[in-house]
Order: sequence, then C-alpha cells, then structure tokens
Amino acid sequence: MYSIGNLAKLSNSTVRTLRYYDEIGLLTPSQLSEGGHRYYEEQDVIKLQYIKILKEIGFSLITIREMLEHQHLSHKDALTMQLKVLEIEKERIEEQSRSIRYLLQLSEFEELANWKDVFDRIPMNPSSTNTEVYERIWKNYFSKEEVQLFKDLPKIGDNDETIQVYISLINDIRQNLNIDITSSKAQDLASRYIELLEKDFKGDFQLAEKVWNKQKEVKDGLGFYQFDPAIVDFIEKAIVHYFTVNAKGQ
Amino acid sequence: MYSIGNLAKLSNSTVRTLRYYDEIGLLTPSQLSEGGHRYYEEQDVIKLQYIKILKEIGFSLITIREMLEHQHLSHKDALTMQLKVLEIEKERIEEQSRSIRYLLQLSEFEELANWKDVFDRIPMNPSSTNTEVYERIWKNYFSKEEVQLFKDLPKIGDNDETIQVYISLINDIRQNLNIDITSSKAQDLASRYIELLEKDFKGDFQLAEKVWNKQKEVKDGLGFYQFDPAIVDFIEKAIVHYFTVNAKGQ
DNA sequence: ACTTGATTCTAACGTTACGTTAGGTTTTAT
DNA sequence: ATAAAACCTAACGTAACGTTAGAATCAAGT
Repeated sequence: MYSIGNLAKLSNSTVRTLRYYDEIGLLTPSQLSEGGHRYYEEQDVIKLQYIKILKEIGFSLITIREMLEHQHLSHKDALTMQLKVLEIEKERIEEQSRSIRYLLQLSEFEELANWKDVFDRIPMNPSSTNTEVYERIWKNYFSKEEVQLFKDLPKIGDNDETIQVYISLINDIRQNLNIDITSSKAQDLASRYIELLEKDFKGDFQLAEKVWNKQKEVKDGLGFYQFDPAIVDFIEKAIVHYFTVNAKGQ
Repeated sequence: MYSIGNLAKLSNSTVRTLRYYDEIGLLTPSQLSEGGHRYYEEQDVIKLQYIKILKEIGFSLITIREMLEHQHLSHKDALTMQLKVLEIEKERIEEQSRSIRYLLQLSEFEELANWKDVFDRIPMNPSSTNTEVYERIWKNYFSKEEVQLFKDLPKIGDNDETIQVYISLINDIRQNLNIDITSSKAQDLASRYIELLEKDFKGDFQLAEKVWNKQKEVKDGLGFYQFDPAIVDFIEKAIVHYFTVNAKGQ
C-alpha cells in the first residue's frame, strides 16, 4: 500500500506525473481515502514499471494505455509500428543534418560572412536528391562505370572528413592566390590537391581531367562544386607546373 | 503589396501561421489598414522564405527570430549548435530503435505470445551498453583477438539481417525438436547452423566450440543469447552427427 | 484527544506551433 | 449601394507534464 509520494519516490517518478496518469486513465490508484488521497498496491507498482519501459522506447501515453488495458494491438504489431515511426523520424533528422552540414561546409568553402550571404547562396532546395538529376546529365558524357564512381565522390553535406580536407586546402589556396606557381608553397598545395584527386578518382587522372574540363564546358555544370574562378586558375597552373617538374607522365 | 491570404498562398503557408508569426514578432506586416488588416511587402516575402528554410532544418521559431533580427548568433554557431541538437536526438532514436528491435527479436526467438510474456522476459535494462560489462568477462577466458571478434557477433537488437536468419533457423529447429538427428531434415538444420558459425567465427570452429562450452559453464553466461535447453541439445547432437558423417576433420 | 508538520488535494497557468470554431468587421468587386 | 470574400480577435484544442496557490487530509508525537 503506497501513497502517491511513496510510489513516486519508489519508481523515480513525480507526484504530478502520477496524477496526470490517473487523470488520463493510464494508472488509476487502487484505493482513494475519504479525503481523496490516492493509494496504490504492488500491482500498480509493476504496471508503472511497464509504463516506464514503453514510454522510454517512444510510445505515447495514449498508445500505452491501449496496449496495456485493451490489448487490441499485439505486442509485435505495436513494436513494429513504433519502429516505423522512429525510422521516419530518423530520416527527417538525417535530412535536416545533411542540410545543415551543407550550409556549414558551403559557408567555409566560400567564406560566407553572415546569414544574408548564406541565404543568397542557397540554391532553391539544398537537398541531395539532386544527385538523381545530375546522374542523367553524367550519362551524356561518361561511361556507366565512371558515373558509378561519381556517386561516391565527396559531396557538400556529407558527414565525412574528406570535405573538411577540401575545405582546409581551398582556404589555404585562397590565402595564397598571389604567390608564384613555382614556389614550394604553391607546389605543396598542388601536391595536396593531386593527392585528393588520386583518392577520389582511384588514380584515374585522365578521368579527373575530363571531369574538370566538362564541368567548365557544360552550361549548368555537372553538379560538382564550382570553385571561384581565381581558385580554378590557380589550381590549373599549379598542377600543370607540378606535373611538368615531376614528369610523372601526365 | 500582399494581403495575408495572398502571402499565405504565394508562400505555401497559412493565414493562421502568418498571424502567429506576427504575434510572436517573427514576421510583422509592413502595413496595417485602418480596419486592422495586415499587408506585406516584397521584403516580407523574402524574409518568409528565409524563415521557412530555417524552420525546415529544425530551428525553433524563437531561435529563428533571434538569428534574423538581432544576429547575436553567427550563422556558423547557430548551424553547429543545431547540428548538435539533431545528433543528440538521433542518438535517442537509435537507442529506442535498438530497444524495440531487441524486444521484437527476443519475441521471435522465444515465441513470446503477449505483453505479459515480453515484460516478464525483459532484463532490467534492455540496453546494449551491457557489452562493456561482458567484455570484462570475456577477457577472463579469451584472447584479445577473440574478444575483438565477439564485438562483431550479431546481437539481439542489431539492425542487421543476420539475426533474422538465426530467428528463422531457431524457429525451424523448434518445430523439429523431435525428429531423428540423422534425418536429412535435421542435418539440413545442422548445416545451416554451421554455416552461420563459419561466418560469425570466420571459420574458427574451435573458438566457436570453446564459446559454446564456456557459455554453459560460466554462471551468468557470457552475454550471448542463451537458447532453450531443448534447442541446445538438438543443436549439439545434430552438429556432432553432421561432422561425423561429413568427416570434415572437426 | 489535540497539535503540528508533512503530505496531498484541485485548480490553473505555462510550454510550442499551430488547427479549428465562432461571431463580428473590413475590403473588394460588381 | 450591395453582397461576397476576406479578414479580424478570442478562445479552445493538441501531449506531457512543471510550477504555483490555497485549502484539506493524513500521520506521528505529546
């Protein structure tokens, strides 16, 4: 026989919660005193444990009430439905996270200073479902295997370290736009960029070059991030010089 | 110059929403008629687009108001903070999903019929953080490499097809407990079980056997799922016979 | 039995972002 | 001028409580 306060303490709950559960018919006390005080039995304690478990895995109180009292829903159906609800919610969160990362990374690529800059730069829909659109474009210029490789290229918004590496490199380039292409600093930047290309294109520099050129030719681009012209210029010159000096055969 | 209804239509929003935004100071109309009607300008249309984008990625309206009007928060800080919020929320969902899958899979392993059965079978805390506890136990009996391999073994609650394969097999075994161990059916079941062991233990049948025996010796088990004794018995006999007949050297 | 402190009671307001209903006023088009 | 459409404010609802207020009840000690 427990008072409401004792039950609250016993079950790591609150008096308010228990009153609310009584109000909605989820957990009604076994007895009421003449003065209206609520008293609970051992079976109520156990029921409250069940309620807490179900609540913890995400069920609403109304659903819990249905499940515990009327049992219209089988446990499997209820669990399966709730899993579906959680999956939809997870998708929403992942999509939101992707959009936020997109904005953050875009912000760093272009050194966007404030919200106005960010909003001005946002395309209509910062979603990654545009990949399907670009796939159709890629098919016009590249083989099936090449298109497949593009799908794995780092994209802005990915939850991946690679983009950070690009961001770091692009920022370094941006701060060194005016240095001599032949300097060791410029060549270091070129080397770093080539290393990323090698990784992304699995060593296929011809494909990398083809993409780079097509990206400039095709009217709306190929869906790959479009660097600032000054940076494009720097990269081209630095890489040409790098390969000239190192005579890597390319 | 737009009326509230026109703006609502133009921006795929509702009159109620726009009134609420006015009420909380998020988007106030540029003009009010004598009669109290709200009229909005082009800049308000643009601002509403910004609001919608931020709302879509999960920011609360109050936060959006702060960001757009006072700009105390840099866009990077706000986006980073929101990403953290989403990550915490995602963790919660993943944990909840794991618990639900645990219950579903447990339910199928043991053919639990209703909620009472489920609750009776639930250990204190159906969390997978118990792995750390079991790791300490494993270290007493197994090498470091072996313990590492255990971490990758399928666990109840995993979002993985393997458990389903186990469930299917265990259910088949349960329905054939009384057949002759030497029958082709029993041997088929044994074969299927061995196939799973081979995959899980990377072909190391000696380790699999060691685990199987230790699981029975150690007082509270090793943290691997403990089959019903009748099923344990069946598996042992069927596998022994399988290897005897096929003389695989084990 | 009486007193006092602890516990409990109900009522009500708050939280977020609107949807919905009601009754009255304003705007717009003919 | 008239009528229809659009708009206004007020208020209640949604889920799951936390918080405050003022009054009543319970339990323990004398």
